[in-house]
Amino acid sequence: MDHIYITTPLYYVNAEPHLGHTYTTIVADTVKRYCRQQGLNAFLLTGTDEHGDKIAQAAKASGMEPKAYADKISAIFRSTWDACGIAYDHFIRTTDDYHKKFVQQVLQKIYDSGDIYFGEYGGFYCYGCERFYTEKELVGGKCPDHQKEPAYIQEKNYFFRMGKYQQRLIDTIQAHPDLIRPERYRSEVLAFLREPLEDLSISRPKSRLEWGIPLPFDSDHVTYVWFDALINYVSALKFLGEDVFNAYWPTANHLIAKDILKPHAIYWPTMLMAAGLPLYKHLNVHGYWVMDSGKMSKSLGNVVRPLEMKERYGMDAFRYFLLREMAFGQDATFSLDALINRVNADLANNLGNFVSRVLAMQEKYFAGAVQPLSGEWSKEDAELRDKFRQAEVEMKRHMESLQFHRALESVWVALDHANRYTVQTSPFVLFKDPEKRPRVGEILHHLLEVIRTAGRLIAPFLPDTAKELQTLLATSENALDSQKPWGSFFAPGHRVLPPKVLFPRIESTPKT
RNA sequence: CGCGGGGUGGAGCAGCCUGGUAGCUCGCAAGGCUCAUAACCUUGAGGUCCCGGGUUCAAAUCCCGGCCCCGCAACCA
Repeated sequence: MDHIYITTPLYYVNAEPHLGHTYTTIVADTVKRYCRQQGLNAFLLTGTDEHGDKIAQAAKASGMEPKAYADKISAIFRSTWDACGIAYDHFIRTTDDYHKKFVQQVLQKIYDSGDIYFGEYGGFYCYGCERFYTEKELVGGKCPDHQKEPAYIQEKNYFFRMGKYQQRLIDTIQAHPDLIRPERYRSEVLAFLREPLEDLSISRPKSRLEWGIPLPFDSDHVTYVWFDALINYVSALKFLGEDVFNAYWPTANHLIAKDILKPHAIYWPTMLMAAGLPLYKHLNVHGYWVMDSGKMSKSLGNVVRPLEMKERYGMDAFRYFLLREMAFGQDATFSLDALINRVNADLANNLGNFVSRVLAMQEKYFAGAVQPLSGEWSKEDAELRDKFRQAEVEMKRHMESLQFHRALESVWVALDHANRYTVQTSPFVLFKDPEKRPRVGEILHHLLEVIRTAGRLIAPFLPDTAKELQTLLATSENALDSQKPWGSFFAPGHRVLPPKVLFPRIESTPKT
C-alpha cells in the first residue's frame, strides 16, 4: 500500500474550534506526517459541516444569512488550522457546489435502487426547540429546555432502508476485526447491532428546515444531516478526480471522537453499501478530554482555545501534551498543571536541556566542528545507538496501533538514556586531559547523532522543533529524512550551531 | 437487568488484549556531577494492583460474582 487517506470529522459551524476539534485535527496531522515520513502518499482531509437548523437559527440570531454565517465560522476553522500548521491537503465545506451535487447523485442512485422510501415519522415535537424528542429524552413528559409538553405530530419523511444492511454490516465487522478500533468501540458497535436496526430518517420538509441540500427527487424536502455530512469523505476525493478517489478511498482512515461513533460505524458503512462503494479501511475512535476545571484558571473557563495555547506555550508544546497525555481511545484529563508539568519535565529538561548541553560542549571544545569517529566504538556508544534503533522500532509498532502516547514515550526512554550516556562518558571531564580530546570528539559525535535521530523521530509530533533541530545541526542534507546509518551522517569538520533554548521552563500557572 | 469506561505506592497515570521480578511522571529523602534551561546522574522510602471466589505451576493481567466512581443514551472531537 503506498497511499493513505486520513480524515477528521467535518466540524459543525455552530461553535468555534475548541480542544476536541483541535485534538482530532492534531492527531490527524501527526498521522499524516508520520505516514509521509514512512514513504506513503498521505492525504489529509478536514472541513466544515454547515447545514441544518442550528446554523439557520444562529445566523438569524446574529442577523445574518445562513451562508454568510457559515462562511464566517468556516473561515475561522480554516485559519485556525493554518495558524496551527496543520498540513491538510483539502478543506471541504458541505456548502461547496461539488459536494451538494455529489450528495444529490448518491441520493438519486440509492433512491433509484429502492433503498430510499417515503414514509411517515411520528414523534414528540417541541415547537420551542423546533425539534423532535425521543421519549427517553423527555423529563417527566416535558421538553427539558422549555418545560412544556411537546406535541405528538406526524410528518412525511424519506427513509433509508438501513435495516436491510444490518447483517452485512455485522458480517463485515466480524470479518475485519480492525475495521473499528480500538476494540472497545468495535464491541460497542457489535453490541448495538444485536438489536434490530431501524430505518434512518434522512430528510426534513422544507417547510420546517430550509437550510440544507434539496432532495433530487423531491424538492419539498431537504437532506437531513447524515447524507449531507458523511458523504464529504467521498465527495472531496471525487472532486479531485476519479484517479485520486481510486487511489485513496480504499485506504481511508477516519478519525473521530466517541460521540459520533454510531453515525460513522453504522449509518456510514450501510450508506456506502447502498451506494455501491467500498467501505473505509479503519474507523479510529478516541475518547474525551475531561476538563479539570478545579485546576484551571477561571478566565480560561471550560474552553481551551488552540490559538491561545499556541500563544502561551507554543504549538509544539501543546501538541506534545495532547499526544503524550491521552491514551488514544480512552478519556484523559486536561489541566494546565499537567501541561506545564509535561512541558517542563519532558521538553525543557529532558529534550531541550540535552540539546543545549551537547551543542554547548561542541561549541566550547571544538568551535562547533564535528570530530571524526574512529572505527572502535565503546560498549556505551553501541548501546546508545541501539536505544534509538529500539525507539524507532517501538514507535512504528505504537503508531500502527494508534498509541501515540506510547510512541512518544519510547523516544523519551532513549533520550533519557542519552542523558545518562552523557554522564557515564563525561566528556566534560575527559576534555581536561588533552590526550583524551579525540575521545571527547567521538562522544560528541554520537551525541549529535542523538539530536539528528531524535529530530527525525519527533518530527511528525513536533514539526517545528524538529525543524529547529535541523537548523541547529546546520547540515545541507535534510537531517530529518536521511536514512544514513548512525555515525555516517556528519562529515568531520562540519560546523553545528551554538545552543539555543528550545523550550523555556514555565515557572508557574499564569493567573490571567 | 439500557450501554460503556474506570478503581494500581502521597498526586496523576501506563501496563491488562498476547498471564511469569509492578513501570512512568510529579512529589519526598540522601548523595554525585558541573557540559547544560536551578538542569543532568545515582540511590532510597512508599503499593493487600477495590473486595470475594475460580482457572493455572504462576493473575494487576484470564473467568464468575459483588462494591464504589464516571460518562453516554439520534447530530458538541
